[in-house]
Amino acid sequence: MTGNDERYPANFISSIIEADQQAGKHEGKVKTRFPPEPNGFLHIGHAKAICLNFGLARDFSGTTNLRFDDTNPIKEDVAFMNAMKEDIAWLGFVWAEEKNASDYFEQLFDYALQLIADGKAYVDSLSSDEIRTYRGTLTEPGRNSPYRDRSPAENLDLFQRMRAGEFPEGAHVLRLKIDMASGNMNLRDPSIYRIRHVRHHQTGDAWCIYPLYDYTHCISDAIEQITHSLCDTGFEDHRPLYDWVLAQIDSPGEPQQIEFSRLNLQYTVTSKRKLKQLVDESLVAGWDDPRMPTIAGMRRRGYPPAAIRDFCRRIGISKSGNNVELALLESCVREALEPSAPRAMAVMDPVKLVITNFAEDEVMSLSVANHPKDADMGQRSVFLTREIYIDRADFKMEANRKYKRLVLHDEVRLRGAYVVKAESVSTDDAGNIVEIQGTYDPETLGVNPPDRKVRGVIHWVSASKSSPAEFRRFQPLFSVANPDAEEGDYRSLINPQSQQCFMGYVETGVLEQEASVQFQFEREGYFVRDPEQNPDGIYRFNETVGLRDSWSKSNASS
RNA sequence: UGGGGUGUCGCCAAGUUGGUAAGGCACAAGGUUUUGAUCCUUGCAUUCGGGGGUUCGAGUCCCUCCACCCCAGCCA
Repeated sequence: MTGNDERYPANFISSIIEADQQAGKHEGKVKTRFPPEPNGFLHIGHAKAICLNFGLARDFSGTTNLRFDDTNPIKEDVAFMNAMKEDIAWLGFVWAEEKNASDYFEQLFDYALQLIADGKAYVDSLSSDEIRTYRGTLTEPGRNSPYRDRSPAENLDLFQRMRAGEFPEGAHVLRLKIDMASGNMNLRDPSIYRIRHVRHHQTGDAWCIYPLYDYTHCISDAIEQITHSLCDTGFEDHRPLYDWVLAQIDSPGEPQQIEFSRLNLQYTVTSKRKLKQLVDESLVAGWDDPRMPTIAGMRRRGYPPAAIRDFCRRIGISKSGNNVELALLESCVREALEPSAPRAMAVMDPVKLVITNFAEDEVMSLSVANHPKDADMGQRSVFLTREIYIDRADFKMEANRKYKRLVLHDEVRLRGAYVVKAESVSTDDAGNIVEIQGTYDPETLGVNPPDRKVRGVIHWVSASKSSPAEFRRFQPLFSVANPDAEEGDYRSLINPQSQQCFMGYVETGVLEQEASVQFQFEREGYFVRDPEQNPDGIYRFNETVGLRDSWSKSNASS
């Protein structure tokens, strides 16, 4: 599961790097960076960027820095930094250096001074509204600010005083002097410093002016000697600005920005604003709610980090718009879990089955394999008693031969145990089945009856020798494939059935295992114990992903 | 004629210098199976957004048209 297996398949970025190495660019070195803004939790979209940056660096014997893009203290918090570090480490990546854009505030300021001295930046005193007006529109050129021709000396004085805290927020802004008529809006004298009298989580009260992204990012990359600066296609038309800035200063490096398309996963939203809103408005239980596409959520849900890495590799890297199906992610999760998850039985919607020819107080211990294909995973004891539970969905009063479960007056195999026959049922006043009575065939342990064919195999659990448990099963948080494309409030698209709780029973041995063990509850799916117990102190299991189910699928379509 | 992008199978996505369409997921059909799971086998684009052109030959070159996405934060 490591090494070459995880190498990135060929993509246009690896081609660029390969060509660069062959050409001897950067002396053949490769250095990338993952630059999140610490204003929320990392999600599956970030995972794609993380795997790409760290994966490509690894593939080409390079390194990757973690750099918090903390230029906007109003939105950011150290708590998010810590959560992000935990998530990246959990995903299995090790960064060469941990940096903050704020580490470079002093250097960034010096470069700005030089830009001003060179007549390439000026202090604008227009209000933000006026700046917007002067900027023009997509089809009409902008106009020069009346402050555009201030002398370098005046600009220098004003900028120093901005830093000194002499002006209120919004009074001035430092702008690059490029081209107000450019078809590229980013080149119409972009602002690079604004006044914010707020405390910064890293620099405290040292600054009251903060640099903006376009100015900060390229220089930070250059300072860190980043060779390939990967970002999403939303920044494509920022590249001329990225290059412009580095061309004007005495740049300590020559990073190349390369854009790739961000991930769009069906049935989920990955906008930071929306994820934050889901959390803030308690539409989900938190950033790590198992239904959230956050790394923390997927971890709690039981997704193995290797599965997420595999997914990021399989979706590939390109610049085209995409709309990845959930089935691919789930397939990766199943593939990672199938060989390693010990099997066990759990009944989530129990109905009692009384085996009338089984002794009242007998407890029969049966040895069952923990994995059907891996004997090294050993055996466990499962206890059979006169009263057991089976799933309501596994019994019918009558059914055709395609139904491979228990039917009244017919037989079915109890997994790892005997063949049982349903003889009668008891119902309540409303006609609901409250108990099934049946008999078992003592000749069928480990062998099939020679004269007849049993319908199939169902899972079960002893009524007295099992433990109560809560099971949380999940469906996509949103009920439509592309919640972002829908009109109206995306919150109205939340699937009310996205989380369903069941009270049932599980083999007691399961509770004796460490909480981190991921089980496959046979015929149901992969589950992992939640860090929290339910209000009654009962263990809760989260469904990581269900088993592939070709039966209900073909049934639903016919 | 604002600027920048993207269009290869239902969903992703490979396709060096033009040489006659990888792979994965999904799906379908068989086989194995005390999980309707797993596993195995097989099938699944005469066609690369459309139309022209160059060429012995084009997804790859040229022209043209069409569709969709991003940009007017003192957010990143």
